[in-house]
Amino acid sequence: MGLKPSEKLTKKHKKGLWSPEEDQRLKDYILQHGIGCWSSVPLNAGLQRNGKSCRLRWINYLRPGLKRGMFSTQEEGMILTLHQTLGNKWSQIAKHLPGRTDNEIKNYWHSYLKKRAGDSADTEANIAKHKFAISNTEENGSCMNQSSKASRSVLELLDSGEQVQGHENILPRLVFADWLPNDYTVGQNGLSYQQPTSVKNGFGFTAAKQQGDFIHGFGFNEVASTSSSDMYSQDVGDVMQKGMLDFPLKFQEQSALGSNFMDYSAGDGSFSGFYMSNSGIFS
DNA sequence: AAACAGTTCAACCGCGTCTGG
DNA sequence: GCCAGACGCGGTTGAACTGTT
Repeated sequence: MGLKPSEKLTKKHKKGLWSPEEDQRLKDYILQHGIGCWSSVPLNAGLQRNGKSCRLRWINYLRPGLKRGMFSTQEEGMILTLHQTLGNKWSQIAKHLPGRTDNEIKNYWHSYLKKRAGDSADTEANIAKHKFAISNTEENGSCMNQSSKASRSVLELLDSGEQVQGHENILPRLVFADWLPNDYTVGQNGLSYQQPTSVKNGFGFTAAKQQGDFIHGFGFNEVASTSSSDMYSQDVGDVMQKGMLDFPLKFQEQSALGSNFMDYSAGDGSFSGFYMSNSGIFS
């Protein structure tokens, strides 16, 4: 009695939830080697997973820059609008919502938005209401700065290649959710890695307290004085106030340099010039 | 307190597309 | 042009969590 391909894989590869240790292995590997061939990642990283599973874990959970927590009203509006236009093209929708994954958006749609859209007979009116909610600068001061743009659809603006300021401002701000363990240190030569001397909770820290300590010690308001981070600190500050970040916060500051370069500052120092894409991080 | 129902979300699966040999 | 392997995407599943009775 033969096995289906998937059953063969099942025999060989571990399935189910990822343990913190597996996450750590994958993160360490990607940090040191970047993204190459996913099929070789589990082998090289010492994981008993298939490459597909590693890729998914990285993209949906471990990848730097991911936003976590609730979707904002602006994001909801974007999803509703984009879904109206694009349909179930979750990856396309996700491209317009930096820091959100297609999987996350898809889940959110099925959990919340589909019902809401279905419940309302006047879905169109709802969409219109949400349409470019992101442009409501009066409310949060972080979105569109030209009223002429407000009447245009998100897609029109995105397609036009214009920089949508509101869109820009909902960039994830690279809140590196439990991404850099304490074993990564920032020095004059940039990011360096030390083999962990002890296993903490698998992520290199204990969640709640250290997050609070870190945020406190980070001098958040001081960061706000830098030009590019004015809005950022406000945004994240708002988010923090609303309790939307319920994850260990290790890394707060970013500014986009060009398209993909992030300027990483860690309070007592900074480094820049590592390249990050949806699938990987490269120095 | 226990049982059940409903919800959420991480992960899996299968299929289509891309790419290199 | 064909084929195999890798990748990307959308649909689906099921474990964990939460709320209700």
